[in-house]
Amino acid sequence: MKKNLYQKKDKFYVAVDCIIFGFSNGKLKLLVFNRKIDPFKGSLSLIGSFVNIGESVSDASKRILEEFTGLKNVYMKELKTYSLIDRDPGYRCISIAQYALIRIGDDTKKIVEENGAKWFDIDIIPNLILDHNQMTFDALKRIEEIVRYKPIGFELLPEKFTIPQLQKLYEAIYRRTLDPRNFRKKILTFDVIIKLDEKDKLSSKKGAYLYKFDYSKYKKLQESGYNFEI
Amino acid sequence: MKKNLYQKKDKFYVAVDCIIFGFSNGKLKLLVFNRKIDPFKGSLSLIGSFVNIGESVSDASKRILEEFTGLKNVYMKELKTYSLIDRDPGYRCISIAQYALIRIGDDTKKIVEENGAKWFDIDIIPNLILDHNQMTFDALKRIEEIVRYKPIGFELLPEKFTIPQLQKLYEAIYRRTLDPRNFRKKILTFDVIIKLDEKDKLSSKKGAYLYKFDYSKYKKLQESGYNFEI
DNA sequence: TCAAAAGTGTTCTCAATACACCCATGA
DNA sequence: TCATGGGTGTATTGAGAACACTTTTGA
Repeated sequence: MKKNLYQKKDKFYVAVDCIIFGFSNGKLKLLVFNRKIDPFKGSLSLIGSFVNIGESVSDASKRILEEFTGLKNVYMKELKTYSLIDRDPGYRCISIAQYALIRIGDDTKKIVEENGAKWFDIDIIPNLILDHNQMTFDALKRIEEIVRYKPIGFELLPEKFTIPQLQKLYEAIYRRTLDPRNFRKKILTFDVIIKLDEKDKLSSKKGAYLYKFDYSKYKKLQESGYNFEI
Repeated sequence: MKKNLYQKKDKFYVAVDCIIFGFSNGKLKLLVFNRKIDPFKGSLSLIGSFVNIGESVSDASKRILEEFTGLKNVYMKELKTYSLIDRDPGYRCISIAQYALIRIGDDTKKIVEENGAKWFDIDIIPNLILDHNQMTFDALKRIEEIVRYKPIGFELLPEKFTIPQLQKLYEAIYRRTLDPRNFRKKILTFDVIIKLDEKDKLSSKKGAYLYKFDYSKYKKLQESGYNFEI
């Protein structure tokens, strides 16, 4: 590192906290763990820790998520910075919150549990340390906003899913019920899901057709955006 | 400050950089100034400096904007964090970029000039230091996105403005021309601007009616969002 | 009188909404 | 055979898009 030209300036601990959402049994879930260091050892917390000097914030969040949960290759987005001077009694510290939507597969479930993390239903989130409840609230609001103009679901649903499942995901985010005929029509007009020749019979006797996302179209839609008021 | 529980962790200089946009003569403008400290003394830069230990990031950005430009009460929003390890040769330093849209009034113009800052047309932005061109690009993209679902203009236009002026603002952001009949119709359906009994004759012989924003409706629309694809 | 910008209306298409019944099947 | 969830169609309404001419007035 070169000569320090900023010697008289203040320095900060910089943390990241990860707000990880999943979807299972028709419910949005938040990933939470038991904090293992003081202050607040033993309390419930988002997955978070400090950024090292030799890494970017986004590298740090990947490293930390993996350290705490075993989850790899999760693509997180920056939510915002939390920097109130009294936010952390441990020491003056800012946190750059990151959020992600992930698929809760069998592998994920196992990894997460082995590492002592837990999924909580988003409408019964327990008290978390510091400003972590605020972060969760802000992340949920962000997702609600984004869903209005970008498709969602690919990251949260299993590879093969049914239209009623996808509808339940939207209902969980919108927090209201949707008309199944209109929902189906709308989703299909985007031409972003592909009908498969299999049925899922877990939730009904008749069975529902499985679909998968057309990933390249999905990605394009995410970039270009659209309007999804339903 | 209490006992430091995080002693073994790394600390960072934390900066803010402000991406300030204005609108005049039918063009979007960016506020830029001549950096007065090393490294890069004398080069063009966004308005930015270091966060002090006793203030939040948003307080810091207000303070810094005022110190460098004299502008008070500018409401900035967080864009994102820039934290690549080599981004600043001065020292390891992360920057939390903030952006704002402001009205370039006579007062603003004077204050800004007295403080040595300058407005640049956004399609002829000069080379700025560090990652400041990237920040500007990202901020512009953010604004383009936001305009699609929230109203814009109140912060950028003079208190009284004409519909053709507002249209030019949208055209500057969308980077394309819009149909004047459709634009007028759409804006009026939002019921967010109020027609005044005066005309502005600066840009035509016939003169164009002046309007002002209905601020409370404007704010509500900004919160609730809508769809503005035109 | 004419150039330059402001202002206005209609048609067409398509998406959003509301709404009710039949289908397939395992228990 | 019946309860359960899956799947389908239509009519109405409103918004988006395309498009051309008249008005005003200062130079």
